[in-house]
Amino acid sequence: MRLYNTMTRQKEELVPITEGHIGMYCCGPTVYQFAHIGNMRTYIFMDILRRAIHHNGYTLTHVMNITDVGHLVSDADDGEDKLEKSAKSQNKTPWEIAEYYTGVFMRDIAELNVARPELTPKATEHIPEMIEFVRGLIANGYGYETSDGIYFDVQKLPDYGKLSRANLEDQIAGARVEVNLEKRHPADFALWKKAPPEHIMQWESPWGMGFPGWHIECSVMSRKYLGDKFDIHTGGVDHIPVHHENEIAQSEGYLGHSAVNFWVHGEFMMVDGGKMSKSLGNVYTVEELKARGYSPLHFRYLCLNAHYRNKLNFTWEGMDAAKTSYERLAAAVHAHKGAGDVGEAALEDYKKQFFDAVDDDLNVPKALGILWNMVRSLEKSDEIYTLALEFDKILGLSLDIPPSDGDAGEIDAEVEALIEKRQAARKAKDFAESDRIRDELKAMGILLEDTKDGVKWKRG
RNA sequence: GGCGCCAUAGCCAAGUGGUAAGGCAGCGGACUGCAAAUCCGCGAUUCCCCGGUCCGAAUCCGGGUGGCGCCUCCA
Repeated sequence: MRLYNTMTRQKEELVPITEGHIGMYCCGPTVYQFAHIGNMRTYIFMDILRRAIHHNGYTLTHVMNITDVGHLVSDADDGEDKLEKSAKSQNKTPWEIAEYYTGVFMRDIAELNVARPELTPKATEHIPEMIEFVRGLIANGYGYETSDGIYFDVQKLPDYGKLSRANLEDQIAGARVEVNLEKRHPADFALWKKAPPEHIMQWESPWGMGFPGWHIECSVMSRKYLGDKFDIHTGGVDHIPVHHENEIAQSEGYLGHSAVNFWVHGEFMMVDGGKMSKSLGNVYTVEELKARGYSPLHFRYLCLNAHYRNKLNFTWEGMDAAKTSYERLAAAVHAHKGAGDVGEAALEDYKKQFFDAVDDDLNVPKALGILWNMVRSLEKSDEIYTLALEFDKILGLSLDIPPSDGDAGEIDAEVEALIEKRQAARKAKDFAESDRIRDELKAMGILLEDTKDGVKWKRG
């Protein structure tokens, strides 16, 4: 399969470092508040990549960090710890906050059919390794101490900025970061911070009590679980200029060589044409989607309809379209179940087209189109059903679950009585009355369908 | 000021040199007492604009215009 490598800015054939096996690290959540649907888009992308790797016959070790020690709130060198801020406002310890939001996150991704990575290490459980890593960087001449921490000396690394192709000198002019006079260069970043006494999360270190900088956990945990060189590193595009650039600097400064073969980044989700972010506060969560009558899989479908490297503009209109499409697709797939075989040679062709699309830098929108063509253009066949489920191993849309008939679920006596009454009116050809009752039920959120097998209803 | 992405029907969205996938919405028909649901049929002579290369361009090159992102925590 081919993947777009941000480092080289082109699609490249994925050739595993170890034959038959892929090591992948994905930047995970900072667990101090609810993850929003923009975050979820990235994890859905990560999940599709997982599935494609498996389909190509590789075994996979997938690591996703849980950041349970705060990144700082304002900028690189100062500010309040996010976890601590959240903890204070909720009167809980940072550990309680982290545990709670980790649980919510895991439940959310499970509902989105995002498989849990093999390893989900926590930053706070790797403090000794981080300290050791920082010591190694200092020993290699890349770290220096100031009054408030240990910093990475970016000027020691000639190709610093290569991932984002940023020019250090050009960046300085427009930089909005406050000048820290003790730093040797404005782009130098903290590896370890010395903690003020009121900082709740702090650990002993050779430099006194403190806590890790923002980027060190990824360098440390990816190396610990995947080795000095691994295949794929993913994350959101926002991480390209700072987080991943610094991670590269750390890993290369420590190891003396690059640690990652493929850098793969997922684009952002926008809301109503603009940016969605925690700091702007215009965020939605999976919970809110559910409250509005959409299932997590409706959202997954929405994400699958756009390529991971393109921005996806989230609107409620788009959400409606995704819901309708998803329900119809599931029904269309299911309509093939149990039908006689057609022995179509065309099936092989669909199969090839589908997986070719997936293997071409995860072109899932195209693959989805191929699935639609298949379920709609051929006569009914159980073979199509079986093949659709094979496609679903990539898509993860639970297409094997039969669409609900509507008739299931609780119904109260009042509604039941109205339906009976309407049936009686219809029988008596009092259509004015029967239509009136139908409208009344509609206002109550009950939609009726008169089928050959009698009246059916569903909530709408 | 620097770096980068994008621009395809009402909306979402594939397509990266060979003559415009797919979905949603809409319209027409079937079905229905009428609807709903479902099924069948229909939509871009054209891909933001202007030039250029080529037998041939939505796709490549040059120049515009417009939108967005990053350079500050952020998926």
